[in-house]
Amino acid sequence: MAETQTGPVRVRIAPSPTGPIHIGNIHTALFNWLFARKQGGTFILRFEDTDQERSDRKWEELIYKEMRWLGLDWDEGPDVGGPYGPYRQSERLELYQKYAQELIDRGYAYYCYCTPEELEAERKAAEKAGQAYKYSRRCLHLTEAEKAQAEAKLREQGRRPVIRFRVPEGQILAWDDLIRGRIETASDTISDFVIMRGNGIPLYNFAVVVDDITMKITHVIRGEGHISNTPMQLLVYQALGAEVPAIGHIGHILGTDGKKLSKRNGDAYVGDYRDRGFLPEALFNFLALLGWTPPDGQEIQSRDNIIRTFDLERVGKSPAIFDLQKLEWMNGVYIRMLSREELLARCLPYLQQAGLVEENPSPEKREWIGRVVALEQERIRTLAEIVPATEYFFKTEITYDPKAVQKVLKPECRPHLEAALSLLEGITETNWTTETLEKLLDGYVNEHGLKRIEVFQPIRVAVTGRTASPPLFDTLAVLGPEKVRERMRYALEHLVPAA
RNA sequence: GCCGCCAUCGUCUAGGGGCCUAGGACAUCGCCCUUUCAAGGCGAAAACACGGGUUCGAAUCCCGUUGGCGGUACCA
Repeated sequence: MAETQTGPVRVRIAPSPTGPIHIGNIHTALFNWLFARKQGGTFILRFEDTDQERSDRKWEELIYKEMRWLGLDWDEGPDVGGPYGPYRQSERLELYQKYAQELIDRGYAYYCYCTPEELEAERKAAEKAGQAYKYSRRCLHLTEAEKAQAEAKLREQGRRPVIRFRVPEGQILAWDDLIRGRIETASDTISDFVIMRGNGIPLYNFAVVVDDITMKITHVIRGEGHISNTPMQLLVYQALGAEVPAIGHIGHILGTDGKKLSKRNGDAYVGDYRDRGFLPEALFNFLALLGWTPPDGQEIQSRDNIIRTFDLERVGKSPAIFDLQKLEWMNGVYIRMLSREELLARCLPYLQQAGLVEENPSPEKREWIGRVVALEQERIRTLAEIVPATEYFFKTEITYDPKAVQKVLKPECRPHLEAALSLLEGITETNWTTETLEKLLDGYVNEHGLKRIEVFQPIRVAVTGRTASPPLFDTLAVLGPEKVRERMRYALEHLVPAA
């Protein structure tokens, strides 16, 4: 395998700007990017926007945004330019036309005047006969006169002929796949495929090859779905007399049902993960581990380390199911590694969007929010979880979990709550710290020979509305005397049944 | 139908003929820590799809079967 590649590595990712970028595409982009960065090569972004109906500049912008968010930067592309532009297929139309004409002139391609109806009929007939469909080639053998007549007829319908590639017979089309080894296909199984539409827009299998040749792509790394396209592309390289780049196909990423990832079986788009509070560094790490194993086997890998050790040799060939639970775990690990200031900065947008925090909090308020989120740092797995986890710090009126109230705020806790309240009322604002609080309440517990949980749990429920929270004294300390006392009074008045 | 790709614990995977009584991670379960929840520590359960070969020896090589996926477009 591995044709001796001389010169710098040039790889590309070529999404169609027809929607948000799919996780599978970003995974492929990541592997290309890693390969380029590891090899000191060039990573190119190109848009395959020949589907004029669905392509839109707004999707291009979104693709830029998602790629940047994940930290995948490109060296050449529609926005930054480069020596082999333009980087949008819609701006390269003359190029494809030129190459198509060349193929016709040299007998590698021919005009086809068949209508969709005629082709459909051929297809149906083949199916009925239990045969694999292949185009009949009736347009290949037309005389000049017949061609003129056919074209005239087509024009009447406002149509123009398409250009088909003439697939040679009896050839074995083969390449040494970078990650699967040798793959062969008989050219006889391939039908003469259309390379240009009547309107002058190229088709995928032709356009990619022209682009890859002219952009001097050295390595094509793409999803396994393209394996069956490769033989046709090989034919185009051959006809154009161009050198075939190294080609490798990585496995797809699947949803939990083993099907292509979609809204039905998980989130399919990069933006979904950002919105749900996944950190780009976590998603990057996780995605890298889908299909690739670091040599040291460690799961948590820094970006630099991944680049340094990335190797196509360690990329597997089977498809991988996207395991959200593992991503969540990994995201939790990354959240715990954040500094307090970073954590705050990352959580703030979620709190603001939820209406818990104002647009521009004062420095003092910011500092306080920092203390709030720090309490949840080792408890949340995604940034979005910070909202439900810390709600009660921000709201004036909190929601009490009925089950918690019923289970914990029983008549027998009343005396403890009352005693605790009066103790807390004796603390001055400046003395309201974790240490003081702990000393005071622990003192009460010991004095009366109680178990800590008997006193602490009722306070927790009274003050947070729930049975689970960060350590009680930290929670009380951050909550502040006012909210704590008020909620305890409220609980005593409305929630704890009389003894 | 035809062509092609893939196949190790539930999931991601290590493994490239003897080092495998098949290793790690997530998830699960148990124990410890503990004011709750987490985090952390320790431990358990859990896989080579099946059938033939090749070989002294196969998870590893070959063939077949089964299953999954992809293609079979004037989509990309």
